[in-house]
Amino acid sequence: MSTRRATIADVAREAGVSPSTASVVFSGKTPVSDATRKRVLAAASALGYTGPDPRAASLRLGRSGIVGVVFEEHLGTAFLDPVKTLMMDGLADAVAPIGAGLLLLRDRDSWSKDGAAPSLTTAPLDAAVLIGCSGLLRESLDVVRARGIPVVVVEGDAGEGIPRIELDNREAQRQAASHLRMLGHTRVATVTLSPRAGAARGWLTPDDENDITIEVTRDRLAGVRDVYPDAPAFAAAGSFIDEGLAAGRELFADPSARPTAVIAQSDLLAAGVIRAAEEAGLRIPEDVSVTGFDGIVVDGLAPYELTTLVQPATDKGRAAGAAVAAMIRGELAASIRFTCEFREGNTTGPAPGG
Amino acid sequence: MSTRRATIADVAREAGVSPSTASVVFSGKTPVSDATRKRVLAAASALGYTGPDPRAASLRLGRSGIVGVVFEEHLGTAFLDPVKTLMMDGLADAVAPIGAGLLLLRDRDSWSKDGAAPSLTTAPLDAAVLIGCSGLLRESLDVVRARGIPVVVVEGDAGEGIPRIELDNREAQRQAASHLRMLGHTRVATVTLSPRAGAARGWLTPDDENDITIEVTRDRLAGVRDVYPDAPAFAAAGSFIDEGLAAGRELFADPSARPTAVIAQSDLLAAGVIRAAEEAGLRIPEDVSVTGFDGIVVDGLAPYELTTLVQPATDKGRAAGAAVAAMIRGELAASIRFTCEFREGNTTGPAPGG
DNA sequence: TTGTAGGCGTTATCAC
DNA sequence: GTGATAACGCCTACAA
Repeated sequence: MSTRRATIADVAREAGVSPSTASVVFSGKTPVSDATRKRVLAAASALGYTGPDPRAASLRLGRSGIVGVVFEEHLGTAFLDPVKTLMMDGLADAVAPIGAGLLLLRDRDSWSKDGAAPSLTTAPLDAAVLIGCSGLLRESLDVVRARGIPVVVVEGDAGEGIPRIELDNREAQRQAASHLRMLGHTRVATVTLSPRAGAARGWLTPDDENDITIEVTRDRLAGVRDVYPDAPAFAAAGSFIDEGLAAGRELFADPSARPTAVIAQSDLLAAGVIRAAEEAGLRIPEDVSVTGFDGIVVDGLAPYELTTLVQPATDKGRAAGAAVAAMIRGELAASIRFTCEFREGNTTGPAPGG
Repeated sequence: MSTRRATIADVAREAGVSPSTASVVFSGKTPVSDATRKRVLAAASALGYTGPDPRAASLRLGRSGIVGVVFEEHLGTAFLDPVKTLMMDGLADAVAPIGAGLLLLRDRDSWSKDGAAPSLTTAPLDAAVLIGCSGLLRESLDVVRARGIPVVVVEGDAGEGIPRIELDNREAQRQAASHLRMLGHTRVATVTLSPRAGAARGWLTPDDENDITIEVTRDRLAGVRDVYPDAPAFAAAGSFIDEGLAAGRELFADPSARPTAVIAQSDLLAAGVIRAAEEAGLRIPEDVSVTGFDGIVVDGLAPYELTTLVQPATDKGRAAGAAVAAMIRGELAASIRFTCEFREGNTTGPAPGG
């Protein structure tokens, strides 16, 4: 049957009231007599009316209840990262009270020429959260701002007047380095996250270091440099255990130049480095100390407990959500800088022979 | 400045054309003279008009370009599972061509009484994809159907006339079991996924087995039972390496009753079982064979390559997306049953002493 | 190729 | 407590 779905007008007619009254029964904005309400509800269920059409409501109200979350990678890749995953949780929590849901948007191919792409340009968004730090971010930002949509940036360079949610990456990483120095380590190496989008795995030359476009990587490395200006740095191609493993193999390849401590820029990388150390017959922490970053639970790493910097990933998401919620209400939101907490585990110890 | 945003009417006026002409310039549905187009575009950029308001367009067109994806857990938990993550990727791919994006929806607390929840009831959805297998699914299903929204169910019991995307879980798992039998194993144990929402870890009694509400768990167990009717079964509380580790410890606790092969219902569980075996000083596959399920890349499991059933996770997502797309176009979509592929790795071998 | 007119389904406002 | 009215911003027959 191609009989069109019932509208609130149909319900009103059936119930013998005006459309506005019927509307009010559903929105609850204005008191309605019990008798009327009952009649309207009865009519609604008789006609199979399940509530106002969200599309029409959103046009009328000027709000869709949808917050866009923009990733710069394939969704699958994004969610491989436990930190992002936790952030999403916080974000979902924080926007729930304002009745909003999260719309997943990909950065790349937002400009596919056939215009079919579901994108920042065409989605009915109340606000947007941009995650990451690439150059594409800039572009996305322009689109959103042109549309006049409130936007918050997490871990990226936002520019004038856009609330950011960030971390004290440099200071935090410096703590880990200081910890190692206090333990007497002098031969220290660091394993960094990707220095720039699409970069391959490999040693970082000083020149490379001046050319790091990903903020997180740059800041954490700076924290290491504050304490160990000359520590060799090896860049991984992503935050995975297997990347850490590959990096660790490089680090431990030459027994004579072997570091006694490794500062990894993420817990997953650290887990890989630990595996590489085991492979090389090194004991943790007797022969090699390893620190991570993030404070996530690395599935399968037991019995080790990483010495790491615990970042408030969920809170970051929640803050982003709260900022977005505030902006939707017309208030202005401030940038927030979160602090990591140093947590000592059993993967760091005194420098051997120290 | 509270000056209202420019509309297409403003642009038309500014360009000295009619609204419909301006509209056509943006939609491209009808040829427009170059001169006119240029004038309209100029007017648009002069007024800061960035294109049709998606809210209004969606009311008019009856489509919002949004597909809801309903999870029954916290988003963070959902994305911890690589299989779900891959599915999301496939889903995103498949709905992109119809210009749709994915709206994340949580099943729980969709009924919070303050009506603020962003939910199946209030989101402007063109279609919905339900994932999982809980009782809540039933409820969600009713909501969606009442709204007359096309819906597809992945790995769950849908009921009359709703397209499902499923796997040949039982047959596939039976293959793994047969493989082990062919290798001469007789003392076999299995580690299952959660038998029911919220269940704790522990041995499954025959009674328990009759009371498994989660379909995947039940079907895969049935596959084992087809070959090993009496193999002891231990239920994990989720698909994590650490759960597999805990299960493995139970399995290997008593040296006299130790199995020579373990059939795990997921790769992550299998990885944990392998760790437990290593802990117990057992060699893989010389002392113990282990099989997994899913065929994902387990980060950090190298050098082992699991003997496992490879499920087409991305394709599942793509199929769900395609089904949804078809239904949106008004066609009807059929249920699809995917087949897993048995892949032999280096974690299974002949029964010791066999 | 361009313009005119009507309506998509709702809800805020303001009278009654 | 209830009802009439007027947008919200856009799209698409259809007519010119």
